[in-house]
Amino acid sequence: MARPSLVSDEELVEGLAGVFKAEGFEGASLAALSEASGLQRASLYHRFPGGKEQMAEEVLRSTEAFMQKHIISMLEGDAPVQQRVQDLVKGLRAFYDGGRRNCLLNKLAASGGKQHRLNKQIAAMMQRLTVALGKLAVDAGLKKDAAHARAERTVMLLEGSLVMCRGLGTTTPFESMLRQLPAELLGK
Amino acid sequence: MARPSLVSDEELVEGLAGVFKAEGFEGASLAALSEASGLQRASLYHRFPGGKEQMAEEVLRSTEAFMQKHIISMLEGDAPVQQRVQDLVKGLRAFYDGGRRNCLLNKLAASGGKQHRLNKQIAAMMQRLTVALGKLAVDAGLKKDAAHARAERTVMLLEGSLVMCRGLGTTTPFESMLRQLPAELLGK
DNA sequence: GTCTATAGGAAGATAGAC
DNA sequence: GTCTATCTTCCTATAGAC
Repeated sequence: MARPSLVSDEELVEGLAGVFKAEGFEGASLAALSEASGLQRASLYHRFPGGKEQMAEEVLRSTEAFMQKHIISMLEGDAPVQQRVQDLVKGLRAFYDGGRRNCLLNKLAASGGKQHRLNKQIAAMMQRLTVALGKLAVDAGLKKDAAHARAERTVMLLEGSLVMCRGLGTTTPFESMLRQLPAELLGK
Repeated sequence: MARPSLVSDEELVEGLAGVFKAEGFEGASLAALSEASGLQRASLYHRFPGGKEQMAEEVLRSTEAFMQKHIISMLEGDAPVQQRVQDLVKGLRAFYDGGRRNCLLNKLAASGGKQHRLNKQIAAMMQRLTVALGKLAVDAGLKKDAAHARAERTVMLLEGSLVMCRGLGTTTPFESMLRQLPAELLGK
């Protein structure tokens, strides 16, 4: 059952992810996806018969798995609260390359009624992250409602800081957000 | 010098703005822009010889003027601080249609080196808003540095809440953000 | 100033050889 | 499984009549 591919599934999806994050769904041309992945258009269609939409789905799925493995499970783990917050900050800084990378969820979220599948995945990921952050806040001693509010605001700050980085052309908002994150999430 | 146009400049730019906010720059097709503005493609090119990029520029310019007139000048005015914050909340709710509309700055901000002009405009608008918010925080008694930090975080929350609304398919994050805004901006 | 018609190219997607 | 070559559709942009 082995599939001796010239480009591993990991490399492939990672390349595609970079394009989707940088260009968004509409902006990600097959030419760019082909170049970034190292495969010709036709080869991409062989692996993703559903075309660009399936590519985006797989990229989301892969990102979700990464988030689950490196962020969510850590947040819901039983390490000391302070340790988990520090790991979160480190993890986010690495994942978003210090504010230089866009958030995939922002760039793939569509306004219109199209891309039902993608929107469902995106909503699920946002909710999962919020819940996990809330869990940490609860472990830090906050009441359920307050913890949820903190978690929601933390996601807002994360997404918003990345929007500001793109808009202003600097990474300072992201770093500023990371500095404030522990106090924001756990109370001040 | 009068130009008896069938579609006023205001209506025109407003129609275009709606498409750019909903679809982003790449996603905004000339067909959609034509339909939303009530003008045929060729007529759009008559008014905007620079094509789609010029349309986006004019939309940004118009939005900037609106922001200046309805938000910035109000924030920098001399009404009581509490009054200004309330006006801000009302203004934002109207402008973003309660969280149903995207932020133009987010949807038009490009990652790559393209669209120099647009990126400059976007950066200027974000900075101007941040500065005006900071002014209000200073008037509320905060020190300059603290006020700037509050202002920056307020913009993050605004942008981030809209991203969450799009991702989750609800407007609750936006409303939640508006409720917390006065305390967030002026201190708690 | 607006339109119909169309040029010219890039987009997403497929066919078939290797 | 990957490629080159191609199809079709949609896109941006222009030409020229009214």
